[in-house]
Amino acid sequence: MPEPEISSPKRDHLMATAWRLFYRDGFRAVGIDLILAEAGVAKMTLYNHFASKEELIVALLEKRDRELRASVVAAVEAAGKSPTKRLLAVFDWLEAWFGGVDFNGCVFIRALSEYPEATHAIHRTAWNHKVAVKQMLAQLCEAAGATNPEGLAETLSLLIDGAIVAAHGTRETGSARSTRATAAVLLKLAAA
Amino acid sequence: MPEPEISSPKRDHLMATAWRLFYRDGFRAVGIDLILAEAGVAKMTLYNHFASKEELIVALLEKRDRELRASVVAAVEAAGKSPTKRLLAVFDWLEAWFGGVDFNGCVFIRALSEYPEATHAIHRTAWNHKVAVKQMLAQLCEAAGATNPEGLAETLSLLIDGAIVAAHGTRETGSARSTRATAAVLLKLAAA
DNA sequence: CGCAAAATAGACAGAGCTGTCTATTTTCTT
DNA sequence: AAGAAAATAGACAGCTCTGTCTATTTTGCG
Repeated sequence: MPEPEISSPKRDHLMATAWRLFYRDGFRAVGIDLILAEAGVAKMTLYNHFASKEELIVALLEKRDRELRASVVAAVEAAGKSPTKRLLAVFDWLEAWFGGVDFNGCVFIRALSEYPEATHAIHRTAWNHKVAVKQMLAQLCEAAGATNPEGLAETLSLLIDGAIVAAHGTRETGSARSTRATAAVLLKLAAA
Repeated sequence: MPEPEISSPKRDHLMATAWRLFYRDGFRAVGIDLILAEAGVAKMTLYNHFASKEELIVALLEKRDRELRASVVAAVEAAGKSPTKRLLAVFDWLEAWFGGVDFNGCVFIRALSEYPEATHAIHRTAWNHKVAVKQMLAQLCEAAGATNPEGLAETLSLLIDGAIVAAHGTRETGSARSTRATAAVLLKLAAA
């Protein structure tokens, strides 16, 4: 019996295809028939691994959350030991993300948007990611000597989400750079 | 012959009902049949006024853009003559908006999310609103003596969009207050 | 090699979607 | 009041949606 947590080749392929199509066109815009056709997989294969389309989406968001945060952590580690450089590495990571050919906004903001109800499982899963990112930022802010790391992390979180929306609207990376500059100013103020 | 720009009672009622349902549940989640049933209007009435569901959505976004900006302008005017107070009035307006019982995120961010393709008419219409708001902010920043009003307006725009996303995720108004405080700090720095 | 158990394919059901068509009613002008 | 023009109602077409069911194939193990 395939437990949801166990990975299988078919399941992984299905999730990769679903991710690509959902991220490109949106959750409600993409039907499972299209995903199955593109993945070359049968319908019952999907429903043996996931109870519903909604559970598939939740699983995809959780996977993307893990991978995105791991990617940011790797970029921070690669930035060296300076706490300031480590925090600002997040914004360099952002700029690289915005400039990628496949960038199409933040899947979590888009999930919040498509499932706007607060109690919806997809909505809650998407917001959980934002909370986790803010906690990660708070640790970096604390290491950088901010007097109020939680407060600074909150502000940086807002800036980042705004920058993502702007990058999605303009298809340019400029918002990452201006956000980086603002973050540097705020950090200097907060550490003083 | 009813030209699209001319308002008629039926058309207005249709748009009000469509707005309520789209904003509550999302554009793709709401079918026109539901809108027509709730509005008590026939299908051809809709298609005589709008060529398609897409055009209806565009018209709704343009209407919301006009009304939202007019509302912000009114709040700014009511704030008096002090340029700083006028700029910060925008953030008080935000806090009141977030606290409203019907608040369900920013319809323009949600439209960008549901129609993620850059060339889509709905996507472009939604982004046009964000550009217009930024221009409004730039005027307020200039009046407040900012040395780089465009740059400050860009940063405040990002903060505002981030605050809206956070308010949608948490259903709390706190992001408006923290954004207001950050804006005050940045304005003081920029005017020095 | 043979058998049992899991995975799979593809048809199917029932509902919902956008947009069209025609007959009827309402409205406006003379 | 009469006739012309516009607005409307409701059925309809064709497609797509999610999720189910059953028959078949594949896989794993003794």
